[in-house]
Amino acid sequence: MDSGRLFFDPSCYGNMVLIGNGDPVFSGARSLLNMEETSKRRHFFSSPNELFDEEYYDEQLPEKKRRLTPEQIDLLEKSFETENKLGPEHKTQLAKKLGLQPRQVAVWFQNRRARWKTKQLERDYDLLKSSYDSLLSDYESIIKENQMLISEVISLTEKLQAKEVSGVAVMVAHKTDAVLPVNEADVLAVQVSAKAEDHLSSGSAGSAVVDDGPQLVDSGDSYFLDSDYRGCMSHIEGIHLEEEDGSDDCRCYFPDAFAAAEQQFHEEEESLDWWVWS
DNA sequence: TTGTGTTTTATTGCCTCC
DNA sequence: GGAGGCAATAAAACACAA
Repeated sequence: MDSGRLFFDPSCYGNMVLIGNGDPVFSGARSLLNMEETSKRRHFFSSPNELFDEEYYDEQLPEKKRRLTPEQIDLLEKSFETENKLGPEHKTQLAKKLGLQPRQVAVWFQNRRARWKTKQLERDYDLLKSSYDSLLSDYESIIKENQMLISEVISLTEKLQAKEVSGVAVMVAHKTDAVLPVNEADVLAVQVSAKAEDHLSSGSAGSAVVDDGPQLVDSGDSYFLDSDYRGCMSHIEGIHLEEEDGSDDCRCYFPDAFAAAEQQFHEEEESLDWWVWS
């Protein structure tokens, strides 16, 4: 950009004027209060050559950028609140009121819109950030809850296995009497299933975990939760204990563990049936 | 006082709309 | 093609710490 043109571009500053003492017309309330001084004004630069004219500098320093007065800014702000874009008439009217060039008013509005846009972006960012923080917090609590539930499943499964071992012992002891220890195992399986279903279907946090997890992932509000969620699940210890398919897709959290446990019961039931009836 | 960062005023060039 | 808007930028004015 050729900034040297800044103060003597006739297209922009042909009407830029100075009052007798060198103050610019837009330099303050004076321009609003003493409009009659217009007669003392003269063009800022009549030609670019004046910029290099030493005599000119001696008697007239080049005009400097001046800030608008609080009064001018106040009126401009009020106008901006009403409408953030200026029609030609409104611009001229406002310029007269303020003692400014219409171009200055237009520039002020343009810059004001740019500032507003920046602020708006900041507000949007803050909003998104707080939303993200809230989601992250929810996500972390869900993960904790999930880990707790998985621990519970593992503990119950271990108890079940212990029961099963003692059941087999009983069965061996009563083999000749054809006692059917499979019933005991079934009862235990039903108890475990009932407990699991209780977690899943009751209004407890447990159901929220199972129901809300995938929603969080699929919500579309976050691009990263899906992979993170799976990644987290894959790191939960013990999750593969009951897996029989050897899969490692990290999707098999505790419902799969129950399924595996139940499958184990059924397999053992079959073997016991075979053992009993043979 | 001075160096430095921020804000404000203004220009330039490009784009869109009528 | 002219008017007006916007993004990028320059530069003056201002704020403030050292």
